[in-house]
This record gives sequence, C-alpha cells and structure tokens, in this order.
Amino acid sequence: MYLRYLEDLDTQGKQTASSDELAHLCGTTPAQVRKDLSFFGSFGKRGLGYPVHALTAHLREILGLEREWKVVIIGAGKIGAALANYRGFRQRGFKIVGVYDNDPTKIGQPWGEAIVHDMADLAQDIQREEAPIAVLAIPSDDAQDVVDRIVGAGIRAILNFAPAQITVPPHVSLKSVNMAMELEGLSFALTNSIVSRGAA
Amino acid sequence: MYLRYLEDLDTQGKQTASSDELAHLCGTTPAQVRKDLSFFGSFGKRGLGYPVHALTAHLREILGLEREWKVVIIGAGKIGAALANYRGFRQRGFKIVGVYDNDPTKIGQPWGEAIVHDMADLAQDIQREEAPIAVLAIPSDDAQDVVDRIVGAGIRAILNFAPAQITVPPHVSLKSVNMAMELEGLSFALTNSIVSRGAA
DNA sequence: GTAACTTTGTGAAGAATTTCACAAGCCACC
DNA sequence: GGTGGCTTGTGAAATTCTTCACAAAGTTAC
Repeated sequence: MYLRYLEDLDTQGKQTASSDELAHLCGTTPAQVRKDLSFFGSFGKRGLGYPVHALTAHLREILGLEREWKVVIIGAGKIGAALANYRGFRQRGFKIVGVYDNDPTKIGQPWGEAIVHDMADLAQDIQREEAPIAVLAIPSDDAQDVVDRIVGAGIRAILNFAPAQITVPPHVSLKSVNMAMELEGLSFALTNSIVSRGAA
Repeated sequence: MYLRYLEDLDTQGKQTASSDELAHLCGTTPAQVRKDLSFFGSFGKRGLGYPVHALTAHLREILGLEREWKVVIIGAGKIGAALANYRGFRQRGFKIVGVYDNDPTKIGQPWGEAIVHDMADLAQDIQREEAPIAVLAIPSDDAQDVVDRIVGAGIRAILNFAPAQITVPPHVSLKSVNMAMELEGLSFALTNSIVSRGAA
C-alpha cells in the first residue's frame, strides 16, 4: 500500500514525504508508518521525512518486484480475460507465459497476444518454463485437482479466484480472492451500521 | 469463512461439527473458533459440537444475508462480466439491478439478461431503486469521480476493483480488491521464502 | 442410573500489535 | 555557528488478539 502511494507521489514529482503525510494517504497513523518502515530499515531523514523515489525503489526491492515473475493463467473465462487484459500486470514485472483451459472450443483460439493452451500440457509447461506463479480462474469443482497437479509440477505460489477452499503444502504460498465473501462483508457492515475510517 | 464451510457440511448432510473439526477445515485453532462464535452467541452443545444447519442460519442472519441486496455494477468490461456471470451471486441474495458504462458502443447492448445502461442515468437509478451496494469495475482514472457521484446518490457500500485508492465518507463501507497487490504479496512471499500454514 | 468420555464457553495468561512520547538528528535562517 | 522548528526511530505503555486450561454440561454405553 505504501508502495502504491509513494509511486503516485513520485509521479507527481514529490521529493520527500513525512510519516504524517503517508499516514493520511493510507488511512493509518504516523507512528504505524514509522514502525512498519523501520522493520525493513532506516529510510527517512529526521526533520525532512522519507525520500519518495529512493523509498519506492527500496520497497520494490523488498517486495521482490525488481525481477520478472513468470505467471500462468488457468481458466480462459471472464476472470482470466480480465486479468490478462490488465496492463498494470506486465508493467509490474509479471509476465503471462501461458493461458490454459480444458474446453475444446477454446483451445487453440487466440486470446489477447497469446493462444489458449490445452490444460493437459499445463504441468509439463510449468516445468519447462519454470513458472513459479499460477492464477486460478476456473470453476470450484476442479480447483483442488488442478492445484494438486500444478503443485506437483513445481508451482510455488497460487492466486485463487475460485470460490473454493483449497489446500496446499506449506512451501506453496496461496492467496484467495472470493468476490462473494467480499460482498458478504459489505452486507455485514450495512446490517450492523459499521462506520469506517473512510479509506481502503 | 465459517459460513462457507458449514454450508458444505450441511449439504453433505452432517448434523453437527465440533470446533476442532471447523478449525481444521478453516486452518485455525479450536479455541479461535469457539471465541469467534461465542462473540455472537452460544450456539454449540457441550459434548456434541455445533448444530450445522442452525448455525448456518445464524451466521447468515448475522451477516445480513437473509434479505435481498440490490447491487449495481459499474463498468461493463471483463471484470463486470465475470461478476454478473457468477451465479453464486444472486443465489446469495445479491440482485443485480443494473449494469452501467459510459462507452456509447456498449450502451443499449444486451448483457446477460440485462442491458447496459448509460452511466449518465446512474445516480437517478440508484435513488429510484434504492440500491445500497455498487460494484466498481472501471478504469482507475474515473474511479473517484464516480464514487463521489454514487455516494451523493445514496450508495452505502462499494466493492472496488479499480486499482486506485479511493476515499468515501465514514458512513459508506468500502472494500477494495486489487489484483496486482495480491500478486505483489505472493512475490514478497516467494522472495522471502515465507512458509504458510497451507490453507487460505 | 451412573461412570467414562466429549466438547463447549470463558476467565486468565500469554503473545502480538499499536500507540505514546521523547531523545536524537537534520534543515534553514540569521 | 548557534537557535528554532520539524521529523524520524524506538523503547515503553497500552491495547488488542490468541491460546490455554478447566469447570460445566451434554452424550454414550451398559
């Protein structure tokens, strides 16, 4: 989150930003900002604040965004399409090396700059390309099966959009985005008149 | 998360579930499960566990899912389409009352069961329908503008898919899903060899 | 009916996170 | 070069969250 705002500030040509300023932008407190950043090092200058450009570079380094990450997208449906379209993606160092589906009417069809591959080739392609990240955008029923296969093929991180609870070995990182659950959170907030801090 | 698993168990015809069982499914601890649930009431039976079906109903009530929520989708692109397609949506009490875009080539076009409306009508439609929830699936640049307009029209909750940081008044609930940020989280985990608990 | 076994609900302890508050450092101006 | 005004970095305090551990309550078997 800090990175996102710092990039904005950098684009605006801002040289430095105080913890107070960052806190306001991020909807947190100055002390929190300072503690968070101090965990990784001492980046600021007293009396002046944090050097926007340098800190941006630091955070990118910390997040591992200075290298290129190969990503396979699994599922050539609407969500897969939305992801592949999203240009901020490659821009941030994520390179989509393949799109996979098991629907015969989709396999071989053009898909953006790429072609939809047969899911049967998925495991071997992951091994050959050494792609560490997979984005899962397939129906829930198939999710765990596919996960087991790609984990076997050496995948090390999965971003899951299937509304299913899946399990991975400890050495694999997993993030799940469940749109229905997000909406349910809003439903809870509305039902219970929860008052927010105004930013998210 | 508990609701999700309990629904599964309910479908499987399971009568009761212990905190131990739920903890295993959700990747947490039995004590955590008990504390969480006890916040809302005393649902379990000692020696037996929690009644799956009744607890499901309770949680649905707590989350405000027993009523219908009207939702407008803003942005008739890929993400909007993915959301509208997603059948678990209406099933869970979220009724899509309109899809809006400002692209003249899209306005009036059929879109699932509905038609794409002109974004110019958005504010008045929200007021007439009294729709409390909006899903924002438009480019970042327009996001804050649109948010200000729909907040003015009486929207009370927003699910934001634009990779932009937006601001709302305190009485409006906001959740943002930022796919790039999720991937960056995975990049961090890979870079720093973080070992997970295996579920998410 | 009772003994053995299970499992909840919850105070209390322990751990983690956030906030406070202030010394130390940096800049700018005279 | 000294003074005043900011702002960081960080121990300590306060708060929040998680885990422990056990009495109370229910179930099952006989």
